[in-house]
Amino acid sequence: MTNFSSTPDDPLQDELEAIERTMLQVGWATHRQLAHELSEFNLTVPQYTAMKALQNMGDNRTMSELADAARQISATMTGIVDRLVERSLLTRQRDPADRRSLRVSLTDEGQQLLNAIQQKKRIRLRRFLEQLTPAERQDFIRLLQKYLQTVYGS
Amino acid sequence: MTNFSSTPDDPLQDELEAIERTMLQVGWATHRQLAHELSEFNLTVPQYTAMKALQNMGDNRTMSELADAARQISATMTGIVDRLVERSLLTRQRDPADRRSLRVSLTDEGQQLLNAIQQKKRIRLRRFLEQLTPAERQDFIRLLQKYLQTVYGS
DNA sequence: GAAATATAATTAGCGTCACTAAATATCTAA
DNA sequence: TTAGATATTTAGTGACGCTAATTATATTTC
Repeated sequence: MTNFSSTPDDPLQDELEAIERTMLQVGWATHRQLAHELSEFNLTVPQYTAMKALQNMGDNRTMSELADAARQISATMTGIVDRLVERSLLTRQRDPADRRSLRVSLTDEGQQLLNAIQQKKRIRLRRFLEQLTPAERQDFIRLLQKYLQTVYGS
Repeated sequence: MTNFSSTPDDPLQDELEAIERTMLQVGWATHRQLAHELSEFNLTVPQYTAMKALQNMGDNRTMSELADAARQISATMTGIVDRLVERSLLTRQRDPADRRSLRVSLTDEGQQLLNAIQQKKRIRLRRFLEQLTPAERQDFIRLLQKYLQTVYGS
């Protein structure tokens, strides 16, 4: 039932369990903490994720592109963008070249909101980074990116 | 507006941005991927998180303890546990010693479901671990735990 | 170029979260 | 024993996140 130690035929067993448990906690804690911090700005996590995805990709993306980047299906993204457009954080307009598509962009107001949020989030993160050596910081970034790529292929 | 390099008075600037961006992606990707994997078992992420929290803490916890561990408020946990009890994955019964409290436990069926999910999730994670050296694996676990503790205090 | 097919996005409808405020039951202390 | 504290649930609201169906526009095929 419970595993008390590595089995001879699987030396990774303990590490697998440790990473699994820790990543679940990191993922969930990050999610909940982020939701809490964003509530001050009246933003939800999916809304923020969509805005950040747009920021990373650059403006003028179709709904499909945005949905893919934010790991959503279009139907869900419609509602998320609806609410952000309503608040003037995004714009959404027909693409003249293909009138089926809609092009989404961050407004200045949206950009400013992202900047304000970034400021706030940094304080906590800085405390963490300051505890690490420069080599550890580099390792951490590298390992996280490798994790992202290997485990989720992105 | 955008930062192109470290400013002299803030050597952590670039690393802050890299970790911030990567952790957001890791957190969100983990969340969405987990939701996807769990859908096969008809479980949601909050439901799974609650079950894992209970597994980590051990059985016979109060709703408040469970809510704290799963980073929820009681009102939300009520609904989550409702649905898990409905499916016989958890039990919830009055504490005779303090009849205000309810004690929650995993059923055998719940335990088995967690095991089945674990099996599935491991495949992907193993591929990642195999790419790392033993030292890197240890570092990664250690850094993640430090991150969790420093950034979210848990 | 008209009909059939494909693509982009939205709408409708349902279940689950996540929150706040209020209610209920039980316990503890003055 | 009554006043306050604690554990939990209920009610009500908004946002996801999904599937299936719909609308509008492009593209392909005969």
